[in-house]
This record gives sequence, C-alpha cells and structure tokens, in this order.
Amino acid sequence: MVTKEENIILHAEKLFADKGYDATSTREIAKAAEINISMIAYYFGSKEKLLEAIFEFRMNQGIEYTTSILGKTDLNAWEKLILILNRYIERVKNLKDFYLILQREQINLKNIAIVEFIKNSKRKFLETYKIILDEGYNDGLFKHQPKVEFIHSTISGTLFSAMNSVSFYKDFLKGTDDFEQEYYENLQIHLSNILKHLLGYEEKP
Amino acid sequence: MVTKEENIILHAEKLFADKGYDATSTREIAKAAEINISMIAYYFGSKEKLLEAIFEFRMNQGIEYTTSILGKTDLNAWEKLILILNRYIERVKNLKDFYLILQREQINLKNIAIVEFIKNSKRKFLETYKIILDEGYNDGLFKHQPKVEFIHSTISGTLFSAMNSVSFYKDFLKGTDDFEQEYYENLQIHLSNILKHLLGYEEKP
Amino acid sequence: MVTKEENIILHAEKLFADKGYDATSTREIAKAAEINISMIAYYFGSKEKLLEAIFEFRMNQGIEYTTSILGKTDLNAWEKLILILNRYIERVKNLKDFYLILQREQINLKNIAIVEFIKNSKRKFLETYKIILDEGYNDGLFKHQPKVEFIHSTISGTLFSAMNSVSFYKDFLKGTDDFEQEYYENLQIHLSNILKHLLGYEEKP
Amino acid sequence: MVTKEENIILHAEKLFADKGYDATSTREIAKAAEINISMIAYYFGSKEKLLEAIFEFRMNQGIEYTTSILGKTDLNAWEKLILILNRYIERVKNLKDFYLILQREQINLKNIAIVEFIKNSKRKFLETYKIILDEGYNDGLFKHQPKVEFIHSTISGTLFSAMNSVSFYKDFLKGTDDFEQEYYENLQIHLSNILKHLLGYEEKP
DNA sequence: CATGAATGAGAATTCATTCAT
DNA sequence: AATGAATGAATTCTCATTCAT
Repeated sequence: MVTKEENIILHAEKLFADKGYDATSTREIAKAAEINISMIAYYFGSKEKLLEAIFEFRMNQGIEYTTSILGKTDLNAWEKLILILNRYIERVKNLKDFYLILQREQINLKNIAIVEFIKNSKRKFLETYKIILDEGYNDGLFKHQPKVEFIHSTISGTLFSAMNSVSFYKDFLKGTDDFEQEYYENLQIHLSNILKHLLGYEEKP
Repeated sequence: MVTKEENIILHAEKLFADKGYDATSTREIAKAAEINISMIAYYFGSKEKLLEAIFEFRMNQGIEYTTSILGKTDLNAWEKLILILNRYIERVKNLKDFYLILQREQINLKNIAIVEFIKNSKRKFLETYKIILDEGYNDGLFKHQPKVEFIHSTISGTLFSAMNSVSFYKDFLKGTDDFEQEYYENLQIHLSNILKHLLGYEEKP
Repeated sequence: MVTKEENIILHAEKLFADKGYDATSTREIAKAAEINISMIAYYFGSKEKLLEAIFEFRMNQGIEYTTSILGKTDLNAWEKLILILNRYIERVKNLKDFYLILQREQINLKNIAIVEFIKNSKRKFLETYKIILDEGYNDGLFKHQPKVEFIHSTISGTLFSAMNSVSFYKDFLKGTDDFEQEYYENLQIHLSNILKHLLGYEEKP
Repeated sequence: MVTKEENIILHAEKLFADKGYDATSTREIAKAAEINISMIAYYFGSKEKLLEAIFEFRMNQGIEYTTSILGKTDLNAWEKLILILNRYIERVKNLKDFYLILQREQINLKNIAIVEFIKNSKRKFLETYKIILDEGYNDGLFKHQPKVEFIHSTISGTLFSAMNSVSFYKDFLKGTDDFEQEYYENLQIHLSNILKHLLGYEEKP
C-alpha cells in the first residue's frame, strides 16, 4: 500500500534522478504521479520541500541500520565493517535513483535542509567507522589506524564512481548480460580487499 | 591575456560550478563576464554549446599530459603511475570548479558532446592504466593484476569524494587553516598506499 | 456568450489578419484580448496551435454547409451550385479576417495541420462540384463538362482577388458609400454568368 | 553577369517566397547570397528597402510590356488581349517566387512603397483592359461591355489560385510528370474561353 | 480535501541594425 | 568599399505558485 504522498515522492525521485531537480517541472511530476499540479504544494509546500521529503523518506532507514550494527555483540569489528559495507553496496544498488540525486545535492549544497541530511549521514558514517576501527584495533584485530575520512571517501567514492560507470564499463569491457551482477560482486571484493589492507587485518586461516 | 571567449568561459565555469548548469541563467553569466547577453549566442551558439566549450577548454590539456607520461623511458611503471596520480590530484585541486561541473555531467548524461568528452577521458585513463599495469607486471615490479576499472573507480571516486568533503571534514575534524594543504598530502599518501597494495608493489629499501 | 478561448481566438484572428501571423506577437494578442500572455500557452499550447484553433473554429461550419446542400432533392444541379456560390460569397464577405489569414496560409504552407485543413476544404469543394456537375450533365441541364479544378480556381480566385481589391476598386472607380454592397452583388452576377457559360446552362424562359 | 545587388535580390526573393518576409532573417539572406550581413544595409538601407528593391526589379518589365502591346496596330483587340493574357500566364509561371511574394504583399498592405507598386500595376492593367475592351466593342468585335474590375479579378485570381494549387491538383487528380505543362495549357484555354464569353467575342470561321 | 484556471516573473534565443576599423 | 563584432530590444514559451471554488 502506497500513500498519496509516497506515490508523489516515488515519481518525483525517478524524475529528479533522470533529469535533475532543476530540469524537472512540477507539471511533469504531477503528470507522472497522476495527480493535480497543486497537490505538490498542497502536500509538501513547495517543489524544494518535496525534494527534502525524498531525503527524509530514504535517509532514515539507512542510518538506523548502520547504528543497529554497532550493538551486535556476537560480531567482531571486521564482521561489522563488512556488514556495513555490504549493506551500503546493496542500498546503492537498490536505490540508484535516490543516490543519483544525493550525489548531485552533495555537490550543489543549495538546500540547507538537505545539506544537513547529508552531513548527518556522513557524521554517522564517520562515527561508526571510528568506533569499529578503534574496537578492532584495541582487540588486536586491525594493525593500522587509518584516517576515517579517507576510509569513507574511498568506500563512498569508489562505490558511486563504480555505480555511475557500470554501463560505460560494460561497453568498454564488452560485457555480456550478466556483467552487472558480477561487477557488483567484484566491487565488493575490491573494496573489502582495500579495507583489509588499510586496516592491516588478516583473515584467520 | 584573456580573449573575450575565454573570459566568458571562465565566468560561466565559475557560475555553473556554484549553482549548477540549469540554475545558472545566461543573464547572470553575461553580467558576471560584463558582456551583452546576446554575445553568448554570438560566440558559442547557445548556452549548451558554451558548456561544451568549457569542456573542450579544460579536457584537452588533461589527456595530453596523461599520454605524454607513457613515453618516458627513464621512469618505471610505478613512477609513471605516481606521476599520473599526482598530476590528477593537482588538476582536481586547481580546477575545482571544472571538476564539480564534470561530476554533475557525469551523472546527468544529457549533453551528447559532453558525454563523449567524458567517455573519451575515461577510455584514455583506462588504456593508460592498462599499459602501465601490464608493463609493471611484466617487469616483475607488480605482483598483482587488478581490474583496471576498479583501479580507476577508486582513484577517481576517492579523489572526487574527498574533494567534495574538504570543508565538511575540516569542520568535523576541527581542522585549522592549514588543514586543506595537509589533507591533500594525506590523500596522496592514502591513494598511493592503496595502489601499492592493489598492485603488489614493494618499494626497494 | 463568448468563452475565454473564443475571446482569444477572435482577437488573434483580427490581429493575424491585420498584421500577419509572424508580425503579430503573443503580447499584442494578450493585450487585445485583455488576458495574461501565458494564457495563450495555457489554452492553446503555443502561438502556432492558436492559429490552428482559429482554423478549426472557422473551417468546420463551412464544410458542413457545402455537404448539406448535396442532399437537397428539391433542387436541381444549377440551383445547388448557385446556393453554394452564394453561400461562399457570403462567408468570405462576413469572415474577411479569416479568409485573409487563409489566403496567406494557402501560400505559406508551413503549418502541417493547417495545410491539411485547407487541402481538406479544397477536396470537399472539388468533390461537391464534381457531383453537382455530373448530376447536371446527366440531367441534360448542363451541356459541357468543364474541369472542376479550373471551376474552383476561377470561383475561389475571383472571389479572393475581388475581396482583396474592394477598397482599391472603390478608389479607382470613384465609388460612393454603397459601392461595396453593389460590388458584391455584381460579383455574384459575374461569377454565375461565368459558370453558366462554362457549364453550358441555359435558364428556362 | 549579375551585379552584387542583383545577386542579393535574387537570393532574397527566393527566401522571401519560401519562408515569408518576416520569417526570413537578414542573416539567412546574407548566407545564401554569400555576402556579409551588413551589406544588405549597405546596398539597400534596410530589410524593408530590399523588399522594395525586389518589387522595383520585377515590376517594371511587366508594365512596360503591357503598355507596348497597345501600340501594335497590326493586331485587333482580341489578339491584343490574348497576347497580354499569355504574357501574364508566362510571367507568373516563370516568376513564381516573385508572384508568391506579391500575393502576400497584396494582402498585407504594410509597406507603402510596395502597396503603391501594386496599385500602379493594377491601375495599368485596368486602363489597358479598358482601352482594349472599348476598342473591341467599337470595332464590333466584342458584343458585351463587362466590368473591367471583374475581368481583372477573374484573370488574376484564377491565375494565382491555379498557380498556388498546381501541386495539390496534381496530387488530387493523380497527374503524371507532364501534368504541369498540360495544366498551364488548359488554364490558358480556360481563361480565354471565359474572356470570349464575357466579351461576346466569336472567332471567325 | 482537492481542483485547475490564472498569474507574472524569468528563461533562452533571435533579430535588424550600427559602428569602429 | 567593405567588414564583422557588438548591441539591446523583442520574441515565444515555461515555470512554480496562488487562489477562488
């Protein structure tokens, strides 16, 4: 069951991802969502607030999950890190539209509320990484103590860069139908490999 | 000496970077460049063609350099790679405005000419990496043969992600005035460290 | 009662007739119709579609009438022809503005929809003439079987040419106030006289 | 040998005929004529004056010929009339571009100089017809004395209407390659036939 | 709750013409 | 005599938002 607001949000998300925020008109969104133009103002207040609503809709889940991992006492630091990484890759894969919008807003920095959302998410990531990295280091699991900001930039940057380039790489590497599936699997291996090295973690035999 | 076209290009680049292409009006560009609005059409044909002109202006130098490195017979594979990496970091640091625009266009994929520019640049990077990685592997300098597409995604992604987050990290990490300088130095170390590991390269003692 | 759309159509028709389509700006139309400029786009989509709307508004009636004459079994072929001729003269006299526009579009052939309107109207005329001429010939009423295309060109051409020249002729012939009234009466006589001859019709004594 | 002015005139005539005066830009004319934009202002003063120059270029010949016919004492009134008719048809056939422009200006009546050109041409036609018709009537060659204004409207109107419809009729009547040639021949017969009747002229056996 | 007509500002672009060279 | 860069006004159209119903 999808509420009327959610319906608008989902269609707006698709259009914002495809065409960009500025290039998408409220008319188009109304048409796509099969609602009247003025419903956007009615439900969300303005086009900008609608964008904020999309962020609210998508961001909360993400952060909750990350936090919940921390509490799992049955996992060691490396396992927690990998869980977060996998979850992140999964999310980006599943919410491509949203993460396209997010990437743009991360550059634009025009809407204060959204900038705050993004900052908050980054903060959460950095804090979580910090906790896990410290825990692993204290447990003797990790040998190094790399800078969390670069850890995050590499994970996040590689992931987005890879995501944006899938179709280019498929073309360039003459990939077949199952290219994307394998691509994301290799990406996970690539990233965990980098992490392993940066943290100085060695898998037990 | 700056020609009238260059003057327009430079002001447009600044505005496009600050506000985004769609949100920047030709009026604003004309005002900033202190020219008549119709000169944009006169010199470039349209707002879109002006964007393409910016890419033409900035992209060519970049690619030339990358290619020129390959010919240097006095450098081994690792040295070449580091040269390219450093140069890339340097360019992104110096041409922040342009690389902000590029990042957006990399996601938008709306202007065919620009998509082609970007693809071309990616192709050049991948081919260059391939050549250097093969050379290093054959010379016994590198022990691994990682996937070139992920190498690029990690370098490029980390770099852009880091660049976009400088001010956030400065805030978050309570950095002082010399934060940025040190930040980019550490970023270079971080990236070459990752490369070292991915390629299985070991510096001679 | 005039709807808002009709109001715009009527003012646009007047202005297009006076100044030509290209030379009439939407601003002027909006001013004349006392509406906001954007209402033209709102109601009709574009300036061009507004022109099409004018044609739709005026053309349909015309064709209906012509067709309805054919069914009148109480009239012979000559009487039908004269009815159509009189009606045509009457329409052109009453809808001068529209027929000025039509004449220009007949030459321009730029708007596909309008070209189709005009072709359709011509087709209808030719077919109608054909039916009536055949009927009259088979009934022995008409002695000749002239080419319908030239019949139409002469009726239509003479009519438009005469209409466009009224004020010139009034001047040239030093006509008085009732010139136009008499002019159109004579024009009707002139055209039916030509038809009589071309068809070989002789009025019964 | 074509002078630079003539070269511009000819290209402008073509473009004005194809697209209409308003819809043709001086840039296009300059491009087509392979001259600099400012040459139009240079040679003619303005775009409007260029249009007038086209009329001056084309109209004079036409009127001269018509007048010259009148002096031919070896021809009777009917022969003179037919000569003028044939010449008119020939001119319209050969100068289609110009006569398209003329038809539009005949409706527009915006440029005073051109309106004067057209009026002058009409006056000349009417006067010439008047002289010939009187001559033929006085010689007992013509039995009727029709109104000269309707004679002109029918000749001119039929001719233009026919000219504008050639391609439509060719389509409608499923004409072959030689359609146009035959069409204009039949048009001449059609018009002289009408004239014969209107004047009450009977060819000698 | 919901509509859709109406608004007015602002968008990019095109235009004929001018003017210094 | 000829150029072409430069101008500024005018063009159509699209936009987000408002408001009476």
